[in-house]
Amino acid sequence: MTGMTDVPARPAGLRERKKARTRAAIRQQALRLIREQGYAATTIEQIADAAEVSPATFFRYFPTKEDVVLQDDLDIITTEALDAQPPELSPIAAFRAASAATLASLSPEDLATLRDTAELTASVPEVRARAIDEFVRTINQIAEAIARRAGRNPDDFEVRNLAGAIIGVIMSVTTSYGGSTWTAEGLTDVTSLFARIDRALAHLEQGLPL
Amino acid sequence: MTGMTDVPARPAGLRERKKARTRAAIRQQALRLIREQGYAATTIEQIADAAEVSPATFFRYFPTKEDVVLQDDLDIITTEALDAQPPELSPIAAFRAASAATLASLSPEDLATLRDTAELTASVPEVRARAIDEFVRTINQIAEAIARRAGRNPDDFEVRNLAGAIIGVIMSVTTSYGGSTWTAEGLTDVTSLFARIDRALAHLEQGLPL
DNA sequence: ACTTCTTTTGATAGTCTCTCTCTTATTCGA
DNA sequence: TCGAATAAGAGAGAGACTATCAAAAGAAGT
Repeated sequence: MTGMTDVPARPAGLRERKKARTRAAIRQQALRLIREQGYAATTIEQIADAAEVSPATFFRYFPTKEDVVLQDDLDIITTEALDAQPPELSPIAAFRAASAATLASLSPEDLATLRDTAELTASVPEVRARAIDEFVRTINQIAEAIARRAGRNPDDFEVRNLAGAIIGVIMSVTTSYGGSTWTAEGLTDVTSLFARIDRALAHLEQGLPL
Repeated sequence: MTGMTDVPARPAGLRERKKARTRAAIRQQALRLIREQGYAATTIEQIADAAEVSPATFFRYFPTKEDVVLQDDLDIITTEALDAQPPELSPIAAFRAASAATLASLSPEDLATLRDTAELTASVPEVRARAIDEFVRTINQIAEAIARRAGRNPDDFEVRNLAGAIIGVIMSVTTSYGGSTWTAEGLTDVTSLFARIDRALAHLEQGLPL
């Protein structure tokens, strides 16, 4: 399982492999510099220098500075896992199972990267805004997957609404600093993030009782 | 009811009144230019010229270009309306009533402005991202209001989760282009947006059945 | 191997948002 | 009327992002 890393198993030509390597290098250097110096203090030029490409090339791989932090394929993995769940599960139950499967599929490096991006998502306003917009995009994918399971139309109001509620509770968990989710040590935190998401989904499944 | 306009009834000193007028002028000119030319094509310099202030002054009133589109006090009004609902209503029912009260309190000009901002929120990526981030901020306010009603702690997991789900379904409605919500004429559309939000909340209240 | 075509890259210049600093003008309170 | 805040303007500058064009590198056909 390649998880969130940017290197597919063995792409065809040399050109493709080089591109994948460049992309991974840019992302890796960017995250390192941001971890060391902070987000605002890290410029595109620094990232480009560290990755040994020109600034222009940076923008050929990532349309904005935020995207170098955010871009992963977690949504794709989760959608696939969702499709793989047995059809007798309710939509939310299936989604919970898919989340668990996604977490299990991540390598230690994936978890470390995910921790970085999650931290930045919670703390840097521009990154957070962009990340949440991605969440909204994800509503459509979730809606499509749920529609497939339920044999409904993906544009169906109820289907989209359910997807929106799921994303809403995930957002609420992901963007809260209140708890000490991001204070301490690495991997444990990502796991506990997934645990909190699961708890939120269970609560939603029960009709959100107070 | 002052609604979304930026001019409070009668502020104390001359200084305050002048500030309010400048703020309103900037906002008004900005929305006009954006309506005429589009968001990206409208520069801060143009807005500043039209409002007869320096570009630097623009940023004293609005921290970013997106904020000139977004900043309103709808969330405050809604929160107040929520507090005013009778305590026997369930949280979601109270929120629906509060939304209806908010809509009723808006002047025609408020509705026109709201239509513009809603359109831009759905169509311009930067604006949308920023707007959704504001939604997340709103989760906290909603959570506090719900906590007050239910006599719970605002940091309570279930309370926040409920607030997240509410915002999630609203987001799902607000950011969808699929329907023809924004295609045709003015005020009707904003009203129908509120109608769709109400329908989404009703669905959420029923436990999101498919 | 050699040429040709396509893709990728780097260099350069430019635009626009946003920040900082300094100075000037205006309003407020005594 | 006079000092104290406070707001506005001017100007310089950093940094994200775009557009253009020429050079380099991989792919493909002969």
